[in-house]
Amino acid sequence: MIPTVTLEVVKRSFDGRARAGVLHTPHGDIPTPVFMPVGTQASVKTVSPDELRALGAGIILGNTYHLYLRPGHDLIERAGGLHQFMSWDGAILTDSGGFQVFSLGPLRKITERGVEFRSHIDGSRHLFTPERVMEIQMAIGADIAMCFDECAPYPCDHDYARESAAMTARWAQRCLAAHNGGRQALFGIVQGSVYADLRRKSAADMVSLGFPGYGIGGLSVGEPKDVMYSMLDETVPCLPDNKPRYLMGVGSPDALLEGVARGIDMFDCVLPTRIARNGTVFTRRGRIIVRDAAYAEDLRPLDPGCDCYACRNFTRAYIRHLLKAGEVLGIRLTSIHNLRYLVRMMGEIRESIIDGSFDEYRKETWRVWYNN
RNA sequence: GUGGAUGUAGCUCAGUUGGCUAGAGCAUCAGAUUGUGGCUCUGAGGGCCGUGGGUUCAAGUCCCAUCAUCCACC
Repeated sequence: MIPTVTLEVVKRSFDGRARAGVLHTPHGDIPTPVFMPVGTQASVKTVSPDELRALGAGIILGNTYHLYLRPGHDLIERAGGLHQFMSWDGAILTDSGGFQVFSLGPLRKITERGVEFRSHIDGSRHLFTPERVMEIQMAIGADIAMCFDECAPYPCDHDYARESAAMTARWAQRCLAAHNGGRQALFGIVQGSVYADLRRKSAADMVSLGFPGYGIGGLSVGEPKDVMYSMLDETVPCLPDNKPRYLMGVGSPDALLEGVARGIDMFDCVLPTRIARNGTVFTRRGRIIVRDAAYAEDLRPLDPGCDCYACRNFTRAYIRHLLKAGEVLGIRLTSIHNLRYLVRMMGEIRESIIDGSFDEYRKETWRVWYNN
């Protein structure tokens, strides 16, 4: 079968690790590296589809766990699939629920068969097996589905991490067997916690199954950043050069830059929208908490030089006022800005790879974002 | 004018038969947030308890006076 989601590599950095490309999907071609805004419940919180388009997003995330519980994947299927249901004609990737299993903590029980858990909404009991999760994701109908995996906690001992990654590999086989292909691509997920040998083993296991793309999971769960970077150094070389690589759950500007430098093509993260709702925004000079009193009379845009809707039309003082007053427009503007910031940054990274200036771009940008 | 009620943090109020360094919510200030359990979490500052006397080992608490505000009655 011809894969419906493919990566075309356009240009590489001098060391050959970072790449600029195009991700071809049934819902459009997406320049990579790419940041994917998270729209857990069929909505990128506070931001409408036309606003997402305007700020340059080409692909967003949805979440199996949430959409299964509410409103139910069967309804989404009857509505014509998630694209139609939420009126988004760009590409969509659905996360499998593996991470929610991790974050649900004491509400779940993990066995070889799958994961038993209780709904955070009404406490009802449910069972997610790899087969069931494939059924749900096919009904939702995103362009890219993810394998059901176990995201090991951090810290986590070597024995647990080994067993967990091995089970994730067995689950990946079951996912593959249960997934009928069609227009939807299925990505595998590399696990292995913070152990180099397990990362390499997990990558090899996944690659042997021949997925059209690979997620790297289990990182950015509390480990130091240099540990995450060294895990990428171990993992990426084990993955096929012509397939997309997706670092799951990473979205701070410094980590995006370091991820791309190590060969990552795709990222997703709630960080930009979550910190936006709490009054923090990205700027070319680092993060600022625009909710702070220091900006009460600051009549400049959030980030001078930014071309987003918020920066073209409003001042820090006004947006701070909206945030303090609890006006919904405030968190909408900060959300739009932060998403635009990351989308634009990825565009700049891509351009720098293409014109050969990635190393300089990385150095300059790193100075701003190091430990920020 | 008479009778009553109330005065504690910026605001709204707790504060036991007097007994640790007078508390809470909101507000203010600062920080956190990384495959989202949607308005979260953590921390900080801020009070001569209306004022002045008295009783007592000890008073936000009891007594007296006084001021302010509110209510009722003349």
